[in-house]
Amino acid sequence: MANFSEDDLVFESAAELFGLLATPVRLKIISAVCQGERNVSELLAQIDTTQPNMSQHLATLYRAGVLGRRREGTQIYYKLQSERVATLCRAVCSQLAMELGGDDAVPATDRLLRSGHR
Amino acid sequence: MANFSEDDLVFESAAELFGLLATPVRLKIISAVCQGERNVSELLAQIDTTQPNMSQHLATLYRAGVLGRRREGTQIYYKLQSERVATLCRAVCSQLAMELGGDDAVPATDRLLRSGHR
DNA sequence: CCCATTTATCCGCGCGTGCTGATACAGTGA
DNA sequence: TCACTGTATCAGCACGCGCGGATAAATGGG
Repeated sequence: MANFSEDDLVFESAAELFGLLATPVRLKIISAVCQGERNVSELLAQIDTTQPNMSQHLATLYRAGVLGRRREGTQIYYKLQSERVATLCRAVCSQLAMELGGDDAVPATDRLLRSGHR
Repeated sequence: MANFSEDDLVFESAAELFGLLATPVRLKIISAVCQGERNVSELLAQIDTTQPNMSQHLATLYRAGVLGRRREGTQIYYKLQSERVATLCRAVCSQLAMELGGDDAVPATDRLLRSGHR
């Protein structure tokens, strides 16, 4: 009863988190940084986007606490700060990789989180 | 080699999926339907939004394959179709519930996916 | 038929946000 | 101090999307 905003807060936070991951570029950034620290140039070489756009996404992820930064000379290295986000991404993306690699006839989002076989 | 769009597809699909879950109302719908079939009126009684808005979100989740529908007289019952999405939501939301219930001093998104310990 | 109920669709609005080009800032070296 | 590289910020734009009000479709009852 009257846990009114109780659950609401949870759903709102979760929505915020999911929103953070709702962009291909940010997912690519996370994926890249998963394998170790990267500076902006390295990320730019690996991910196809403009430098300002990259910087903005990095700032977003940084503000959200997903990434940490470290300065070294003129370059700035980003690293993964939130292991949970990484775990989440890995889980979902690896699932998807399997799905997209194998099947072809599965409708829309049904093939987005297949857990077992078929 | 040249798995160029190979990974891109994965990230794009994942982003799409996360986008589906990036809205509090949709999360509430999923959460409600997790506990069994619900018709629109029941959902409206439980979730604070307008009827058109509800209907739109239901349509979105249906098109994405997350929900299934069944007609019974004038009412339409929605049920969970993608167990993976449910699992994902449960995992994240239960995490968040614990976090938001307990701590208070954890920065922004760091408290969004706490996994273990304390 | 007509009406009531339940759900879906249409329309228009406002806002957030991802994107880009231009520009500013920081650090390094000559 | 100046030039150069690496990164961040700003301004503006375009687009999507969540929303609400009005309205339409579908079903069932009298």
